[in-house]
Amino acid sequence: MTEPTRRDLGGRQADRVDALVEATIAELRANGYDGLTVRNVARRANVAAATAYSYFGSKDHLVAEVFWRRLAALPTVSIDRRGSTLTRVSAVLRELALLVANEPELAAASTTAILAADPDVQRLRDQIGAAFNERLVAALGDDAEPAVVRALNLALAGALLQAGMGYFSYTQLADRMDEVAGVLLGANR
Amino acid sequence: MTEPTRRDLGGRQADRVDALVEATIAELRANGYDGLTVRNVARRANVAAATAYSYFGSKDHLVAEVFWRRLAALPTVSIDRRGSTLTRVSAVLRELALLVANEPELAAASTTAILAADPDVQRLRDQIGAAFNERLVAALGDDAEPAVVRALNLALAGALLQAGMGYFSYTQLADRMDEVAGVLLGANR
DNA sequence: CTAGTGTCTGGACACCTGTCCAGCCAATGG
DNA sequence: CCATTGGCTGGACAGGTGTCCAGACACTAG
Repeated sequence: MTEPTRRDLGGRQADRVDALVEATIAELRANGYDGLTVRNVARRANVAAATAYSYFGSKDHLVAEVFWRRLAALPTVSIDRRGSTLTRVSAVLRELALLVANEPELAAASTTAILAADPDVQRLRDQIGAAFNERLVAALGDDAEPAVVRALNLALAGALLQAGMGYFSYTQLADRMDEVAGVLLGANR
Repeated sequence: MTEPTRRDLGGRQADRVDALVEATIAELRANGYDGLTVRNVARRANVAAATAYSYFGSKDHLVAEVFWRRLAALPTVSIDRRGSTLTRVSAVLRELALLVANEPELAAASTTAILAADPDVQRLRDQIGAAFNERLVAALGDDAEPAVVRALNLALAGALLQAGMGYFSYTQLADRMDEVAGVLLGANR
């Protein structure tokens, strides 16, 4: 295999990828998004720059991967049938909102990174969007109105964006989304 | 005045700024966002790179300015009291959605540019957000529920984002926002 | 033990970015 | 008519980005 392909982790190369991801988090905490450089991350992970680039094509790819891993690590939505739909949706939204809430640097970086044009990032973005949608649908139940699902997805995207831009905190984000869910679900139920 | 200040257009320097803005549009049409460079725009506008930089600190600033000018050029919302609230909101949303709809390059570029960290862009972003909100409020009327206004703003931000990312076209965007507005306004009226 | 294979390294590369500054030029005011 | 002044020029600058490659290295198989 001449080309590293950057996708299927060979197994023991996963270690290198893990090291890079860890180093990204450390670097973000230490120097923030602006100070983040593929080369810096590589150095911190004791890896040559060229090697890092063979796994991650850009700093945004690194950060997006961090976010994706956190999201993927979330446990599956538990469908607590006793609570109301709104309660479940609230819980899911809160969970998503707080993924990066207590690490401001990471939060801001994620927002920016996920929007990058880089095709590697685009792949992750699609995955992230799908995961968001999946969790929303799980919370809403099978009988959810498609229009409500779409509206919630849009609002969530908008809210994450605005939080990332600093218009409000990620904690407030959760409250805002609660409000949106309340209005939307109050509508047809 | 030693520092150009980049803000108040002296009057006859506005011509240079205009030339740069025009050149940005032309350059976008010709070479797309990737090909866009402050230096390229400067060349096209027959201006030295250093001069261009004295007015616009980054390519994103250029593009954001283009978007802002379009938005600012929109006529004020006419409050047609005969139509329903939903009709008015729909009209406003459609107007905003279609600002850049027929120029794909510009649309994609705007989305990316407006999200940039550049402080000059941030200023414009705030203005743009305010203008969006203002138009929504005007369409909704004074008695609008604040929660609904916030929800619409979030959804609009999310929709513009997703359209910019290529998940759907700006024309579809208008339809999606209609749907959201329908659900939200159907709720408490 | 040795050959083979695939990965990692370090350094060079071309290109882009935003900033700086000495000198030029055109308009204004005396 | 000159002197002054402020903006513009063009070219150089230090940094950063992503790519490339020849050679070093470490496993694995024979």
